[in-house]
Amino acid sequence: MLTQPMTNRSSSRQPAGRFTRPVPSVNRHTASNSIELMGAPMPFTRNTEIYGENEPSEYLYKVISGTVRTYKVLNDGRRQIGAFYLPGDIFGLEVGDAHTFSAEAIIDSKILVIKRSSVVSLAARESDVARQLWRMTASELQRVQDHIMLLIKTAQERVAGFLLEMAARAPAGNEIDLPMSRQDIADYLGLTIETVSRTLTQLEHSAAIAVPTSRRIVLRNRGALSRLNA
Amino acid sequence: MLTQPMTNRSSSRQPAGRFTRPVPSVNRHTASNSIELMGAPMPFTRNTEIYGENEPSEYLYKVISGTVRTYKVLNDGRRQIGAFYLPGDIFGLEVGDAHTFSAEAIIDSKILVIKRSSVVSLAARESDVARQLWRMTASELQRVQDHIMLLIKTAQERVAGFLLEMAARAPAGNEIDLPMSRQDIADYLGLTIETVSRTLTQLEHSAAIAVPTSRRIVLRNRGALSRLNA
DNA sequence: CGACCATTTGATATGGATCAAGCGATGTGG
DNA sequence: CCACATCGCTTGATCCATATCAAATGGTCG
Repeated sequence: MLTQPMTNRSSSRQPAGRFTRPVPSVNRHTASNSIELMGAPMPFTRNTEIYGENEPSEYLYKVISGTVRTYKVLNDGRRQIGAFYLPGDIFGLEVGDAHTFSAEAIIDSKILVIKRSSVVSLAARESDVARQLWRMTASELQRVQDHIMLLIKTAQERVAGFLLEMAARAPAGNEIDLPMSRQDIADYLGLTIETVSRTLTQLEHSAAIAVPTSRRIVLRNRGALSRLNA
Repeated sequence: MLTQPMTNRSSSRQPAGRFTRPVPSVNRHTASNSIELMGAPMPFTRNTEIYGENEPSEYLYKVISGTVRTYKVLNDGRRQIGAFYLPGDIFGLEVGDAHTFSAEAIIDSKILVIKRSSVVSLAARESDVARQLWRMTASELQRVQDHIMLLIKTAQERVAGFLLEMAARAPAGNEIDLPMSRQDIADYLGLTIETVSRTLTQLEHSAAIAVPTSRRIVLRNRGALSRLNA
């Protein structure tokens, strides 16, 4: 009755099992109302889990370097990537006490790990911290809503939208360095790797982009991409 | 190059133009920290706009009776419904100062209209109000993330998921009274009305549901629906 | 009753998935 | 330093779920 899509054929993506989670040493002596100063930096190697779905959300995280993906896997193995987090981005912030997604480092990354309870209790005293927490959740909401608008579009529109999104977040001008695989992009966009690959070559043929190497994209014609972006 | 889907063929859905927005008379004498007590109830008739995308977000709203849809329309007319709000639900709460979606009453509705600034300024003084604002935004985030997981599924799974979602929110047991049209459901699920209709008849034939009238669905076999829900 | 609108049902088309093979880069052991 | 496995990606052929186009049905309201 129901076909089993099994999006993830090469599911050798999560090699590392659970790891021992270290307790970050909070800098208590640094009297500060800035959330970022309350954490300890931690290294995560490529493809290791940072936290799992349904685990207690004791920490929130800020990317110092590297890239992180959050995702959910359905019963039958289909994986949906919720977001990519680049340096400067904060993730893993929940109001409830369990994570709703899993998180993994895509490449070797340095992550600031911040104790949730200390931020929350600080927010109870300092209204600007509370407001910042709210604002962070709201910008996450905004991002997810934009993601929904991507998911109802055609393959070309999704890929174009993805490229523009990455370009907007990346530091440089028209060069994008993709830390994630085609499979990651596909699972983010709700497509298959084949469709992502084909769409990229289409865009290349229409001179909208260039693809010097598979992990590097050059935007040649943003206007054309934006037009595709509906 | 790009096909123009134009999902909304019967786009006579937004008959009413902008309406004069009344200023709610806040009950200032009712000293209360509860957000719900700070507003004034207002009637909205079927298919009238409550607010538009990009309008300043001066108010937030709580459904007393009726149902509301929020949506976005792409350049080419494709409409995505972000959410349906039933009695008791709060919507229109933004941290930024503009609404990111439009909102319309689906049927004649009574809506509590609450001045945003008064809630926000109260939140600056009362940390539990701040926490409630945060929590509301977070539960909205949760809802949108669940919506994304729906949008990557097959038509059967989406419709089954929608029915279970509505059943969980509705008061009664296995009877669902749908206030929204097939077009609304289709635009919520990223499908066409034809596919929604066909899927409902499939589910009826497989004895998972009954459809006594087009706006009324009876869940006959939740297990079957849940299994479809992946 | 008749017009209108929402919904259902049928026939056909198509975008993207699936199945399958090839290709280049990277690494590994002999 | 070279066969050769492996992995990520691309390209090709075919299939299928859902969209599209079209018509029939049914409910609602004047």
